[in-house]
Amino acid sequence: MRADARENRARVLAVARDLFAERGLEVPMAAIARRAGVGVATLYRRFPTKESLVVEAFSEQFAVCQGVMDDALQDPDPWLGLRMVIEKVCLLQACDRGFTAAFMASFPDLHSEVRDRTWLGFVALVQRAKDSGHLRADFSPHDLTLVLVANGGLSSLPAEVAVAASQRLVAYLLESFRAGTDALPPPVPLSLDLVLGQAVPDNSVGR
Amino acid sequence: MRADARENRARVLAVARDLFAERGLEVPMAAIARRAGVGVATLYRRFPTKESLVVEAFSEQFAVCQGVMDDALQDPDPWLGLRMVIEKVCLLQACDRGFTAAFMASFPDLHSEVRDRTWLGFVALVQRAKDSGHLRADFSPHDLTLVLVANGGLSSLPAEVAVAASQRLVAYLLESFRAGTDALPPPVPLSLDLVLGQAVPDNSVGR
DNA sequence: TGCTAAGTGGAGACCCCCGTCCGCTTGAGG
DNA sequence: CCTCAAGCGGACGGGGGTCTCCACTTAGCA
Repeated sequence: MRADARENRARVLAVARDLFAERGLEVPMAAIARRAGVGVATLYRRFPTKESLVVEAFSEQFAVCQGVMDDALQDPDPWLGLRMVIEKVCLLQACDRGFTAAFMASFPDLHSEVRDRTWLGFVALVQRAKDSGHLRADFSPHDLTLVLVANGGLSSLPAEVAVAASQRLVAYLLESFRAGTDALPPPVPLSLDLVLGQAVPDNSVGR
Repeated sequence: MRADARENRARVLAVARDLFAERGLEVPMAAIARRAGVGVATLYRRFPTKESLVVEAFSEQFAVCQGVMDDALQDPDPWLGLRMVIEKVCLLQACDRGFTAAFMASFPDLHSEVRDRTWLGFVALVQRAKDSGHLRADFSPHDLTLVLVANGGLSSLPAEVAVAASQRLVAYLLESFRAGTDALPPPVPLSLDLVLGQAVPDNSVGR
């Protein structure tokens, strides 16, 4: 790959990251190209589809997520680990308008091995936190998804308040998650697979 | 207005309500027309813009909202009233994919008198609930917006789980809202006006 | 310095959506 | 039954999105 091409590719990625964070995934490819000072074709030569650009642009953030989970698993205090996972991932979500959508969009593509390993790790963390007596007994690992989806809804807020709103929401929720509170309705079996398998029927208007 | 025209209008409205609830506001006008068995022009003769159709289709739900708030204000137990407001409005949101967006879109048009009256009523309800000792002292009326926006995020879930997820989320949150729990970071001044005034800059690609 | 393959950008094909226009159809009063 | 305004539907204009094609430019090696 030629030197100038490599530089262009890097600039495109940086611009894409910025714009996705600022405006969400619906930012047009042409806008990214213009801001990066290249033509649309250059984008499409390096990233065959918009989705591939999205995945590449967010791969760093996904790695951070992975790291957060690993750290949490190694924390001797499982309750603290759990709190950290929720707080940090929600903060990532709140700071980056495109993060949730990118996460959802690329989740099926993430190597299922990685994905399953992470999920099982979280399940174990939840169990340890319950055993330690700090996490309420009827907390379900699926509640992580619940928190993520709810917190993702905040990305419709203007950036100035999104972070503060997310922090307050998470604080409220974490307080409920602590042991010693009353019983809840049964947990929702809310796997990410379910979230992703949304039917989008009958979009073919021409029939 | 001719009899057949009135019938068509009613059918369009019914179909629109169904489709908006099922798929959200981004359902095309053509799809509504097709399902209602009419042409696109018929839609636009009765409803000059898509937005006007949305507002009309959801006016019933908005009235329900208003009623919920009124009921809550008249409940002798302010904490119960507060719970009811949150639970019922969140349920409406969870059952209807288009509700949140329609609410946001039509909010500026709602006569500001109605809007202010409702808001002030809620603020009063919050104060009474605090005075009764059931609601935590650092709860902010703006937290209602926080709950609504977070709960609105759940509408990205498939319909089968959205309601259950919403109920669990609300149950968690209400538990935190009860008096006697620890202090939280300061409340977010999260008015609906702020939510609505989202900048959508630089969308004019042609420059 | 000259050659060539890699790289480039913009025009445009294709699709989807909102909203309009216009020639045809039909309800219903006389 | 006849008339005609009210009603109708589909074609179409305009705009914005993704992605492709192709004639031109340039980096970098000999």
